[in-house]
Amino acid sequence: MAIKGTQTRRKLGKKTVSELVVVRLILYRRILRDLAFSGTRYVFSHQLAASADVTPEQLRRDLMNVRYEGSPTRGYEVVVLEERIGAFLDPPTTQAVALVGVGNLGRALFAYFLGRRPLLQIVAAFDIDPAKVDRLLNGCPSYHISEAGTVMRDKGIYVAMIAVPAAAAQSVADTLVEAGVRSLLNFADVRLRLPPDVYVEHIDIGITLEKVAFFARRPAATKVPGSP
Amino acid sequence: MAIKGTQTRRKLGKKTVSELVVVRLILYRRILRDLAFSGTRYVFSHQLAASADVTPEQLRRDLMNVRYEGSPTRGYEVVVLEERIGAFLDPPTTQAVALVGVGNLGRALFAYFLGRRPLLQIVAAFDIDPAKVDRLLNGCPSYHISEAGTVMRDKGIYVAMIAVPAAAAQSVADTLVEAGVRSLLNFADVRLRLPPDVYVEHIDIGITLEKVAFFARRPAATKVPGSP
DNA sequence: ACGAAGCTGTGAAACATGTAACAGCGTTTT
DNA sequence: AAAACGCTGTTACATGTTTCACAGCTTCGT
Repeated sequence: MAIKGTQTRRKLGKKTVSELVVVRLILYRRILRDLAFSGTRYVFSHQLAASADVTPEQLRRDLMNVRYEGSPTRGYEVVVLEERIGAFLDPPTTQAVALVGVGNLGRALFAYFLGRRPLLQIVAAFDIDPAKVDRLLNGCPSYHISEAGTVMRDKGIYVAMIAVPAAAAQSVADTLVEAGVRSLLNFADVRLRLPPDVYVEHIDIGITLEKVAFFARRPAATKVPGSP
Repeated sequence: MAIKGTQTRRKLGKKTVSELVVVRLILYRRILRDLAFSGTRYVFSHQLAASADVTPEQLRRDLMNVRYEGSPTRGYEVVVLEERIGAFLDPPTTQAVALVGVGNLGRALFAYFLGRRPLLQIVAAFDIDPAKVDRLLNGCPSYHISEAGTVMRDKGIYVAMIAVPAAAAQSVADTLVEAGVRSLLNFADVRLRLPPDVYVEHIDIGITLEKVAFFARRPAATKVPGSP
């Protein structure tokens, strides 16, 4: 299960929130951030919804999970809503992330993190190649994978990204689980087999690209009704 | 819409197939390929389902879309089923793919494609940086983005990957649409606004990682019932 | 001061998806 | 040779998600 559908949920207060809602909230917040940056004070559901490519009804419904009500006349106050979604989504403290695999993709991920995401930080990198180990990459120390247990426990890391070749991914994952990881982001083209209490999300470029190629072919890749 | 849920469908014969099914079929085929490679002749639904992390019922149901029936006693013949899924998924001919943006991520994508995916091939790269243009990258010619229209029409490219900074993504997408692209794989952290007949899939690392971080936090990120 | 307009929040209906249950059929077993 | 088994395909059911529809509120215009 859980290829795309949402089986994983998390309790908050009394209710339970699905993955889809979480993803959309993250997206809304990003848009709100941009709006705030550009000086916008208020925003209506249909505007925000348009930016997120979602219907206004869905946006409003998603926002029910966050405890904030907009005004019928001005809409939502941008910074307040952003803050409110943040309260829902964000960790109480900065969350430490480990990166395993410092190849092309790993470096791209480092580049990605530079500058942004202050709440999530790569604080340790691991690899198997002695040439890439015990150095400083963008200010982040790299270790041999065999040290994962120690390092991760020391630094309190519970989230890791796997960016190694497919053949190595499962064994890396096992090591990480052993080291106490709670959730994983896997870029390797393999379905990882893990204990049920470890959350894993796959970014499978191969599958995604095949999918895109599939829907590129006509006849008729149609968006169903909605969309004006 | 279409953040994760499946709104896009494609007709085949009389029926219509959802994105989720397509994704799973792609996954099944990959597993079948591995099985074939390792010499396995037959496989039962529960075995294949386990590898794909899916229930056997769902697997069987997905396979109804493909026209092939397994034997109650031996299960599915690996190579035949693989071939059958291929007939459903694959383009009649090799599909040409363009890559826009030859930074870290772009290079990682090139590396990814080396060796595999004979049916999908990067046949043109585009960038805006004069230093990266008019060269050969892994045997693939690179052009300035302004030439996209000509090149893509000449080579019959209808699928493109966008691996440029977020700020540039929308304008790149517009250019590609102008050049006749039918579907896009976007790695930039922006929701692209496109005509409804262009299919787009977002690989949004930022959102995905935030999501993973969110579900890493306890209490209780639980997979609902199933999972033994 | 009152009505119209336009937005929000939410209950109820529609839809899509996944899960369970079962009929059918070769093969093996008694 | 008949019964039992274990798997498949498929139909019926349950769950989860999105859309629809409307009541309530706050401002604006007359």
